[in-house]
Amino acid sequence: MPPVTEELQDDLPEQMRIRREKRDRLLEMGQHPYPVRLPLTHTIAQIRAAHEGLEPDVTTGELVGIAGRVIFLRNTGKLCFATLRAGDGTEIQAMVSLASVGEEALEDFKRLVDLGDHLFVHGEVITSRRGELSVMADEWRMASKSLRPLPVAHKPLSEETRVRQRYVDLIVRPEAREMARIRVLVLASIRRSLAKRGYLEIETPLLQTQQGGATARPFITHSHAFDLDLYLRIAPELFLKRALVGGLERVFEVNRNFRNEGADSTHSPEYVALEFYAAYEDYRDVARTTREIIQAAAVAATGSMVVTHADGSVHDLSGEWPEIDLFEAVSAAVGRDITPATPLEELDALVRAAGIEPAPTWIAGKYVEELLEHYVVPGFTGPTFVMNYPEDTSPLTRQHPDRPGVVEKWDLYINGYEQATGYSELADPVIQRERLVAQAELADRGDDEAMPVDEDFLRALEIGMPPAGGVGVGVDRLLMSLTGLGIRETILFPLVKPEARG
RNA sequence: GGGUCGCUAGCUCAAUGGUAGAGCUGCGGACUUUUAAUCCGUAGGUUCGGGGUUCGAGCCCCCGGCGACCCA
Repeated sequence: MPPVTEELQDDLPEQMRIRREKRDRLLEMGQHPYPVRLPLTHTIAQIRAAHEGLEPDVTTGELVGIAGRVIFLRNTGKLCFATLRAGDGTEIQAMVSLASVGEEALEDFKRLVDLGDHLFVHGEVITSRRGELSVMADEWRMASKSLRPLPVAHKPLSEETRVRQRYVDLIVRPEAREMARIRVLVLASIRRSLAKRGYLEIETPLLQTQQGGATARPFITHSHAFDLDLYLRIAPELFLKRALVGGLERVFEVNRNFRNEGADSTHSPEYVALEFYAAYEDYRDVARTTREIIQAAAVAATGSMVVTHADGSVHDLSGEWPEIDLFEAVSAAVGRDITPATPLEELDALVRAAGIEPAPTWIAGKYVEELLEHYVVPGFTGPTFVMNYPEDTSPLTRQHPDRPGVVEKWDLYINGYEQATGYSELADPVIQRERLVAQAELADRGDDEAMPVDEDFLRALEIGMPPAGGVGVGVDRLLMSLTGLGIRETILFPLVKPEARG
């Protein structure tokens, strides 16, 4: 709780105190600083659209009532200019002159209106002598008085302030507003792409009675009504597969996953994941679909499959994407043949030689994946599918038909990080049970990411799941791939630790 | 989890261990066509918190908080 003294006017910084006094003054004048309703007749966008290309210094005779946030303010004695911006980013200039509103209203305007206020203006649509489309006010009213000064518009906000006070970031930085819109375009594009292919969007539980569908540490919460610990889901996979069993043969879900792990520029504890599953398809079929979804999203968000990042670099997502074989690539990188049968001691030595300290819970497949990340991934120049993963780290995946210890799984890398993963789904309930039991043994040995045996999921598989391919795509990471920004820029309100109070 | 760097006015940043400053913002004044308006004047500080060293700490040391980057 903030100390009570912060609410006392004497302790407020000067600029905040002055704005509060202006709020009080408005009330004294009988003008509400936060009116419920205003006589709006048009949006700023409507006025701009109707009067595009007007000559300088003309009047239209059209009377309008508009509102927007004051983002620039220029007072020149008997004529004041305020640039108003609406929520859609459109802007228009309001002019308040001695001749049009009279001395009292002009003086009040100069005395009471600040940068950041929401302002209502009624008047005639005109253009200024310099050609700026404007509303010449015959009346102005406060629409909402801003009590805190906005940051200076011409200096970039510190990264921490941008994240902590996104509402301010959105006001002063066009790129922040743009990201909010790009996210919507990408999500709409994903849904269009899948709907077009006959996929049904379904919603599965975020609160689960046991974790599953991925290997990660979960957040745990508690239901008082059921007196039961619940897990915020780490993945929707096991429920989407239940839907496949039930005969919903093409399903997808776009929703939040929660992972109780660290946060950095590519990881967020809560993130949006797309998962989709198609009966009678395999991992290669869904890889193609994944590429097409991402390419369509790139076009929807940026207009092109060749995207330009914030740092100016250009990334081509068009065409087919190369596939490399995981074990072949790692073998080539370390200069000796690596297979699922390579002894753990040998892998351990290779990993240590790469300067990586293995964790005690690591199994053979984990070592191979670490070698991939260390030696192979940094060499990728564009989107790349890494094919055919170790079986022991992929407990939900169908085995490769003629390569023991290998499963039909791929990871898609874009810009050096994992963007999506897909596989031919394991449908055999007997093998699935063996894999989950092995996972449970890992959990018993102290691996808090390993998944437990989900008996209801196994019962569903025993009913019979059609052959299927499935994919998970990190949506926040997709936005990163399209814009080159960090994950905290793609998420509107990322988790931040509370600010210290001195 | 480890290391490095940072935290100073509303915002962005300065300041050999020796009187805490600038720009923008704000406030007062001038200006009826401005576009980050301009001009004149002026105010604004718990230097993230706590402890220590010192005649003297924004600066040095210790503990803690928050953040960024790198590593695991």
